[in-house]
Amino acid sequence: MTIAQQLQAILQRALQSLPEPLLEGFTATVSPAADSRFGDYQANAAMTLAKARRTNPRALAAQIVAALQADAALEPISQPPEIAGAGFINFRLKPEFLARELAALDADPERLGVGQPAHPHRVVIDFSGPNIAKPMHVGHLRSTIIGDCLARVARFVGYSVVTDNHLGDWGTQFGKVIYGWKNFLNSAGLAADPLEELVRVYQLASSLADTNPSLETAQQLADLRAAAVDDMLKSFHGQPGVDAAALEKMRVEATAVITEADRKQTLEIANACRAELAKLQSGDPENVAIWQQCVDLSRAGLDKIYHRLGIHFDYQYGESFFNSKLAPLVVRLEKTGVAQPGEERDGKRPLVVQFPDDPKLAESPAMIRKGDGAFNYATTDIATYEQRVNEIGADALWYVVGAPQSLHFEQQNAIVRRMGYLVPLTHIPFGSVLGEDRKMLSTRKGTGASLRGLLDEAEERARAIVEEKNAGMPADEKAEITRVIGVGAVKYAELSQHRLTDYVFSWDRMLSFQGNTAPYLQNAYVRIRSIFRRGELDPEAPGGTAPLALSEPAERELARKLAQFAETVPTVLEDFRPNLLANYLYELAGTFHSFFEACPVLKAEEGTPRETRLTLCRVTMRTLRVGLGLLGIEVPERM
RNA sequence: GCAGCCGUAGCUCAAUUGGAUAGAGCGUUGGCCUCCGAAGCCAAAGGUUAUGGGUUCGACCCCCGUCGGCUGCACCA
Repeated sequence: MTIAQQLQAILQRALQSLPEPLLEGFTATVSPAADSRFGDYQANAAMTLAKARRTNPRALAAQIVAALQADAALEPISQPPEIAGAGFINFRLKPEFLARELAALDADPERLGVGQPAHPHRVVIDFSGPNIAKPMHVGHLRSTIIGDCLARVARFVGYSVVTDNHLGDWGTQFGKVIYGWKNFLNSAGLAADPLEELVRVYQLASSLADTNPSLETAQQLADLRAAAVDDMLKSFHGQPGVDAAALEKMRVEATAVITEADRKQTLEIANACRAELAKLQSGDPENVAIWQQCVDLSRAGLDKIYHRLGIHFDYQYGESFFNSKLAPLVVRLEKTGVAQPGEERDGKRPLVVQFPDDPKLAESPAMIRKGDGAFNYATTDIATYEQRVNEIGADALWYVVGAPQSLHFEQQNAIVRRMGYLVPLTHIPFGSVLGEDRKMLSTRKGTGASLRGLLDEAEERARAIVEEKNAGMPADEKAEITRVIGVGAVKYAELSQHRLTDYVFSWDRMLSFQGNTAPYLQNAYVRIRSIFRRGELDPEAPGGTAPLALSEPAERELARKLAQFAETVPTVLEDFRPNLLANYLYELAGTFHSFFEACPVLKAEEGTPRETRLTLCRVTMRTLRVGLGLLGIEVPERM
């Protein structure tokens, strides 16, 4: 039980012993004090209750404190509680109690006080979801890293977690992919780097076919195409191995004089892409074979990235997996009256689900079959929901998907409820990664730095620093450390901020190694490992037999911080906020660094003083390792 | 037009969901390596939390208005 929980239980008993009955459903909460001047923990119950009863909060607080002191369980934990301000009740922990808590954490190396619920729910977490044939760029990091972190935390606190990467391996873009494949494929490029080549032909076809039927003149097309090509090329600038002169040549060629004939050709290419798509959807063997090859290549490339990031999926059902389930699903929706014909256009009627009784969705029906009979992603997602609930046995579904799609998920929720399903579907939205122009990055146009380039650059910067600090290190260890630091920095940059915040992508932001960054946390860990190495002690061995005692303020602060780990971890899932854990670990590392400066460990007096400091180091080390592990970040032995 | 998200130090972000004097990093200024790793520590400066009202013991947080930014709204996923 955490310290906060222990105090809470005592407080709850005290409140129940008061003459007046408690409010319906009121549970007392005890939280860490905002400021150490006010002690270690605080309770605001007196003010909350006094407000409801219209009585004096300080007088009520005095009553509560009297009841608290009558409880023998409080005496070993805290000094007599104090009343302050408007009616705060402050607890100051006894040093002996904190020392006992520290010993308990030392004896619990795997979980460090974090409990597990008795009856775990099965939750399916949907995250990452890259589109095959589109490059994974820095914008995909958010879903991938946040989703992976939530999966780790959920598993740690006892959920039965199933991770599912809902790959975008079907849909309109394959018309362009197949057209590009048939017309522009460079076999040498395919052999050298299949994924790059696949992306190249897709983007080329996409920019050539990117036209608007209402386009009147060749000049309009020229402008449009120039903008598309510019965007595409911009994303390559500054990336390793890119020749600026070659880029300029490409730009000039692509935006050269555009004639009326070109305009006609663009329309033809767009039509040709649509034709390739239709052939794929009707099962044309050649196109299906190309599609399959693209999917295989792409998945192999993605697996490399996921391996590098240390991310694992239990399933990777792509959208194509659900193709055969869509037609029967839609028939069912139509028969049960969930879906109705929508507005007619060009003589064709789509099938939609209306939500007349929902004020938010009344104006926003969801389309589940297009006028031409094809299905769209709302349909696929319903089929996916059914599979997860009926076959995987999910009790909860978490979707880590960008905030712009919140309407889609509200519609999904409304649809499955109407179908009679009870399992909730939770959208966990996050903010957008913006380009320099403050607009969202777009994969279709190819804007935005590639994820692989980002990781390469991260490792490169880490390597430069490791070379400087640890030149003599063996090459294989150096390679491993630069990976751990580089990937860690990128992940931490994402996880340490509130997930709804939009931000402009910047190399320096993602790759800073100072201040509130992963390397700062890793450095605290490395320093502790170094202490044990210096002292020729086994950092994983159980502590000595000397009793522990916290005498220095820095020791006390660190012990207090360590005890908060178990209070922090569960809060991550309350509102899906990895940054709460990241912030905690940052504070822990800072508290440790202060302790490290103030309190020599190996040179401390033998017996209780040295044993206490070694224990603080050992528990900090494990808390950093386990905590960073929950963020999906590894720790190096040296750096 | 309807709906959603957002506006906090020069810059980038926090703030335990209504609690005490709004905190960090970067940058700026000044200290700290004969001492377990300086990717570090200690300290200073920096704020009318976009803005105007309201609710109450108490508001960055809740309610209403205004200004500004982003996003979504039927045949892309």
